[in-house]
Amino acid sequence: MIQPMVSSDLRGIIEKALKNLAMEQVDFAVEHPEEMSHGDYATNVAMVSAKALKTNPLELAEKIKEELEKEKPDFVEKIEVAKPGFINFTFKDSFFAGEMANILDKADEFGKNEKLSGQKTIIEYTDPNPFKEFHIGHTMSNTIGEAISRIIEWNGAEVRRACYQGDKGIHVARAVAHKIKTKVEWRTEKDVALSYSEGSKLYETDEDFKKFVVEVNKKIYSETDTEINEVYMLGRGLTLEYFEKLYKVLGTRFDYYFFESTTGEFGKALVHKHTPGIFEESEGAIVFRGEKRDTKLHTRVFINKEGIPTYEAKELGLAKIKYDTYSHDISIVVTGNEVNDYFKVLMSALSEIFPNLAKNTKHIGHGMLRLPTGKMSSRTGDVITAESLIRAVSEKVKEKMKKSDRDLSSDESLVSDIAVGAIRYSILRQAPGRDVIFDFEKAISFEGDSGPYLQYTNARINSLLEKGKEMGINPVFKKDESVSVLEKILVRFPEVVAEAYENTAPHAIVTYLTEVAGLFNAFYANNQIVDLEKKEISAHRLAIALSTGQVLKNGLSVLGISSPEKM
RNA sequence: GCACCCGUAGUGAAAUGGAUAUCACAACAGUCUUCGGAACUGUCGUUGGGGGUUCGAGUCCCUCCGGGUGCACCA
Repeated sequence: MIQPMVSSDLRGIIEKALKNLAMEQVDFAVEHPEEMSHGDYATNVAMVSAKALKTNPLELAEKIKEELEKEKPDFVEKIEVAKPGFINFTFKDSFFAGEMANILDKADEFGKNEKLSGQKTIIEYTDPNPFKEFHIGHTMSNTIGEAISRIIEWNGAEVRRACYQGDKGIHVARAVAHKIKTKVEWRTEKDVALSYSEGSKLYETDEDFKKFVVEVNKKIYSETDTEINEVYMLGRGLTLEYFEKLYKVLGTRFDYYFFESTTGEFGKALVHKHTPGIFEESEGAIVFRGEKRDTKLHTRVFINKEGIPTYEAKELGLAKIKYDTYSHDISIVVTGNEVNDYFKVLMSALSEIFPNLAKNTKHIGHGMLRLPTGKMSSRTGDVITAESLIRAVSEKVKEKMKKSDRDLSSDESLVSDIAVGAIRYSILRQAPGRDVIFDFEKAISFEGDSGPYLQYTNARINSLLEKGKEMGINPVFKKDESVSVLEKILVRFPEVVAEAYENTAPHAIVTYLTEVAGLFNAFYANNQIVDLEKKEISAHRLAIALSTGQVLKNGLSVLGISSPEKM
């Protein structure tokens, strides 16, 4: 018996009971009671039905309970009615024993389901722009996008990861123009990003420079100027290469890269094809009148008066190019929530050109990573780069490691894995739509609620298992041992994976894993796990430890966080 | 001004309309001759204000207050 089936089993017998009682089917919930002593599952079906029938919910609950008793599944120990009208189900310990064994059977596969089997999803996230810094905002998009990708995979779908990069546009022209005007050398991606920020400042203060940038921008598109082409290719190459290095460190990889230089031309042609019609000319530009479709929408420019496609037109082209590249069922786009409104306009335009694509496209706007001092801006150079953040957290990790008996601080990739785990955790611990106030001190603290706390718990479990091995005690469940809260929670992992998909909620997994780690650490503090005097019970406790480690590892893996053996 | 999002202990967060609102940090008080103290136990303290819907509201509706974001050629 696999967990996610349990709630649907219960749902089934409840529906049948309603039918037998000649009651109407209603929309009821099957959930875990907050207070575990109430039972393992509960349903509010009596309260929902009582509303429609205008009867006493408690009496109705009793009636439904009697009906349920007639077809009580064998894993159910008892069914009870509580206060306002809940019906609580308590399962037999043997059920949990079976589920615990299942964790060890499934091992690395434990938690996966086939709900989305056969479905193809393409997901776009991160989207850093060449010529600019890869800052902590991109880290946020990458972390959330990667976690969602994995959640979808764990729910059975095939996933292709896409990264969309603005390799052309006014931002690029600023950097290129700056290099040409000042003749600075570009050796690394940092020199390029510096040109971008310096060029942006000039762009705002110097009229002549601004005109030059517009010129350069046109030539980047037309590819007619040799010097500009060379500078452009150099900057593009340096930044893209650097991004690849970062993806390795972050533990992410992409199947497809899309560039504005290709989507722009394609999108521009699409817009022209539907002008007039879907689009219209206005003040020399080609625009989409969102407000004519829906009062919540507004007008947006798709092709500017220079004849250059804006982000809107590019994104339109991108939607089609994605489908031509990988014929998906679902397309997900992860971006900052500052573009939420603009994305609605874009979807409205897309729905008129490619209705099917629009229907299957989902936009996830994640919150902003903001500094206590205010908004970051790469135009003013006021940014925290991903690299500097990882470096700072790594330093902190090393300090901590040096205080330990087993000083592993010389293992650079281990240090990096822990640092990245800490960063990813701090992003994923809250609902994706909300802003993360980036408090540096908090982000590099590993106490309590943190990635390293989970990794540490797992590393500690590994040590226990090793010790057990040395002592010749294998992890084996003891029959008829009473079931602990920890075990009951461990067994729920597959439900959490399913829930994380349904609600687009990576944080549901984070919250769950933190609860698991807390329960295990309490268990660890209160029990001698490996005890030569009591081999049978030691074997049982080791089996619980092994299961806990498995769930932690699988959960961290879904989140894109590694689980080091030692740390 | 219009639109969208948000407001939960001192701080950062969690909670498909359900039972006694959960977790961490901070503060305070403890635990350890044991397997990894990045640990464990305890105390303190919370739904912005006002109406409404509901058997039941942090969650839904109205309103006020406060904050964020977007609103024509940036992405």
